[in-house]
Amino acid sequence: MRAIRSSTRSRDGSRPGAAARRPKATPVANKRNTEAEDAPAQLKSERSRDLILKSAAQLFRRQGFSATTLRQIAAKAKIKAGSIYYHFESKEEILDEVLDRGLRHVFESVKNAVERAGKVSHRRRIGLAIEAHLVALLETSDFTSANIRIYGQLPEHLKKPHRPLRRAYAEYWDQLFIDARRAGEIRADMEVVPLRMFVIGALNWTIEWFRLEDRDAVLELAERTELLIFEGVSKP
Amino acid sequence: MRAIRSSTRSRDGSRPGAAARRPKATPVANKRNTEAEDAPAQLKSERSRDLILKSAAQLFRRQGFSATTLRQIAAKAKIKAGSIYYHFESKEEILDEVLDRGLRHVFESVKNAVERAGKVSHRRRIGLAIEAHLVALLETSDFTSANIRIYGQLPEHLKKPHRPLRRAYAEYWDQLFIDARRAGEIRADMEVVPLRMFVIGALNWTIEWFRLEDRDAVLELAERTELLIFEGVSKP
Amino acid sequence: MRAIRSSTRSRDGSRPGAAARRPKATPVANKRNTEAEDAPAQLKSERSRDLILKSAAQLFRRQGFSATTLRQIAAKAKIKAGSIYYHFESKEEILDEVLDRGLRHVFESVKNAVERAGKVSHRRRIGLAIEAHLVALLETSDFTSANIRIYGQLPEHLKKPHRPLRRAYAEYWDQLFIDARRAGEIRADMEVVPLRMFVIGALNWTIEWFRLEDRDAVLELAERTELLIFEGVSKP
Amino acid sequence: MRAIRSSTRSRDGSRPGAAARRPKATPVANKRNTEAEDAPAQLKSERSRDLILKSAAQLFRRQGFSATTLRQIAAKAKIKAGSIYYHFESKEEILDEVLDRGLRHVFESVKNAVERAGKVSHRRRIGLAIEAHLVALLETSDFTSANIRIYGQLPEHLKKPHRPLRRAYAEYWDQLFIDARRAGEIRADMEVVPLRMFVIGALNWTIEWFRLEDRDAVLELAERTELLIFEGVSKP
DNA sequence: CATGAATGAGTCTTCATTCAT
DNA sequence: CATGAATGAAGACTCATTCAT
Repeated sequence: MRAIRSSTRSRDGSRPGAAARRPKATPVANKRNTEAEDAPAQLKSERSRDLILKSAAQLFRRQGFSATTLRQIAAKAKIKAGSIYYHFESKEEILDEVLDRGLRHVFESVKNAVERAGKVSHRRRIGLAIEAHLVALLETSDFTSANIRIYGQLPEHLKKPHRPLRRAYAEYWDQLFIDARRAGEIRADMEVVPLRMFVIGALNWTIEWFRLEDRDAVLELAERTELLIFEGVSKP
Repeated sequence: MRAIRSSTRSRDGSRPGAAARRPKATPVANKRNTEAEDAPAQLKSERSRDLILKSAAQLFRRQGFSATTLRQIAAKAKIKAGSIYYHFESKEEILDEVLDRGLRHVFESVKNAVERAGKVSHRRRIGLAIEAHLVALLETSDFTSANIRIYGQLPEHLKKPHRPLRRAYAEYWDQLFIDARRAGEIRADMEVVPLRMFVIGALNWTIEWFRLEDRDAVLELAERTELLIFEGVSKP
Repeated sequence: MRAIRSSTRSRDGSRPGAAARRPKATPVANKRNTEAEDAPAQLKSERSRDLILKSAAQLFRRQGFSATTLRQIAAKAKIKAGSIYYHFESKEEILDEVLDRGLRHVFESVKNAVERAGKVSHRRRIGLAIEAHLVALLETSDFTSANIRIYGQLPEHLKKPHRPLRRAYAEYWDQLFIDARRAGEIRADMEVVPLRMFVIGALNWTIEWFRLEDRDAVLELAERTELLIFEGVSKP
Repeated sequence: MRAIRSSTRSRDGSRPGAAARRPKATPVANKRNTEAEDAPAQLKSERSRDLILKSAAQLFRRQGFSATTLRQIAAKAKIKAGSIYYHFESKEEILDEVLDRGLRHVFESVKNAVERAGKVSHRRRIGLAIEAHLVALLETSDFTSANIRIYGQLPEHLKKPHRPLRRAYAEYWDQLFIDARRAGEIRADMEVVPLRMFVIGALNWTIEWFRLEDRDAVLELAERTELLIFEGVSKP
């Protein structure tokens, strides 16, 4: 599996230290989990950064980008607003990284789930993708849910750097469907792009209403969704 | 068909004229179109108000509520920012009315479409509802699309007044599905609430990607969606 | 008795009609009552003007000049804010006339009371002046109370035109005291200016606490005040 | 002597630091002077806060509350308008504290003066109270003069939190008079409340005309006032 | 005479950002 | 690394004022 590269624009430090020094766009392919990076030997700096990002993600997700203030983020991260600027150059940089992590996280999750499955039916592969997408969105990552929820309302210049990765993710799904169709598991007359829109749309919208209760709720939702997508609602 | 009542909180005019005077919650049941109110004898004031609302809806939809400034709204309505306050008491009041009009518009549209159909299969009824919802969302109403898109990120106190109408709309859909299931056109084991979530979710998400090109695009999308929902993607 | 001339600066109409046409600074010497000018044959215009002024006076008195908006004044006068400009050129012009009427009213009242008394002791004359001042302030004139209350906080350019009349009023009181002292009814070592400040101060401050209840309350207050001023609080 | 407690409503810091941190209602009983707090080790923040308050007090006093803009206050304190919000949550909060300090200052001054005097005649005690009140008002405290001058024109909700302390101050004076009357130094038929109104009114009104020139002017004024109140103006 | 509708200058307030400590 | 203190640009909102009708 290829590592997913960060799509974020590079910023060369106008600030002395900060931006330049830290290794922002580490390829994360070999990391098990993108988020729970409580590696024991993590620098204090690194921990603060992460906390800021996580706080930001939660707030962005709930309130949107522009309704979220740096003071809110700082409060949630238990620091003072000014301190954020040691770790980030601007609010937009935080957004950038939140978006990036978010998409990379689902992408990785889905890819991993599918690839780990090995030789299975295409429907099964798609089912796993659905599940992984939903889990990322609803259970494991505030980054992913923030991304999904706020991306559409951002101004062009903030969306732009994330297009390539988004495109790649879309194509990954398209490929799943193409493969399934070629194998005859999906009707031949089904166009892939609208299908992907429909499926991902139904998945993404869950953010708006789904409230995580017990562990299995997401899995059940995933199963239900797969069934719906493949069989439809009609009496068989 | 009963008119849909405005769910919005009433505001008693502390403002000069406007707020108090205009008949905000007019039942719109008998109007063909809620929005293109180019009634000939419309007061100047009424026209400004509408223009402001329409401008606001477009901007809210594109950028979200908090990223939209009154100056932007005013510019789009070709007036000065201060003048908005002749017609509205606050930015929130504008939001309120945008949300209200938006939901009432889809609701009316869907209801009308279904009721106009008369005696048809339940699948057909649902198909018509899907079409009406999509048309309202993607073609006819910036209010509806604004509502759908921004509602989820609003703070509690702004969402609250719109709950009842939202609930009513949800229940209307539920009833469509319940009827269809009772009639055997939908599988008996299909639970209605998740189904509605799934369907409306898929529809609503179209906002995020669908770009209106030609007249028929939405109708085609609607048809495709109906097929998908009823038959699923599997080879028959 | 000489009529008291308006001290207000004249404004030559930059506006077409309004300011120029109406007889603003009518000497009021021969009118019985400066305020209850409900003369039967009063023009509608004249009535509106008066109503605006009276409304303004009440509001100025209660809230001060700058906290009072033209819309509040208009509302109280049961017209719309824009209409005020038919009668006045600016908020300041209203203020000007309120102040002027207010001071002229007390001045007239006091003068009348004293002069009407004819040949009486100086103490009696001063007592009558006290009573008249208090009645004007607390009972009959919102103009007077507005004047007393807000004058001190106005910017220079608004106070200036009223200085002469204020000075004249002060001198009138001074004369009362001088006469009384010359006649031996006031101690010879008593300086007149501080005395006048003291007396008028005590009277004016009643605005801050006195709430008119029954008809006689003011008269009783006046009597008490006279006693206090002449005899002091000591045991005789 | 008991410290005078702040009557001001408490504000729990929604603001960053300031509001929450500072010990607003410090009992000041043992401080010599409430205002000239040039304590050597004062924090920068504390100094700014004080400067803002002092500037505000001066402007409020001269122009009233609503005519005073934050920009004016800021300019006088040599900062930018926005910076005020680091120290205060709103213009009203500034007012609140100005009023509070103002009243506490006179109250303390008067109390101290009277209590320091020890065993003296009641007339002497009242004389000292008069002097202390006048000194606070005219010489030492912009807070006190601001309070006295603007309180009456404030809207209810701004006056309300200060009622208890005002009441307490009034009662303190009442007690002085009651004691004097009981001791026979004031005529038995003299009612206390109107007397207090009269005396305090005469004192407070000095704000409107007294201009501090030399050091002794206030003391002389106080003496004169005491004489007037006790002996009246009549020939002995 | 009066009003409806609008304007622009100014108000309080917020917020991302800076920087000395 | 972090904070306290401040800034300036911008935001929502107010208000005296204008003027066509």
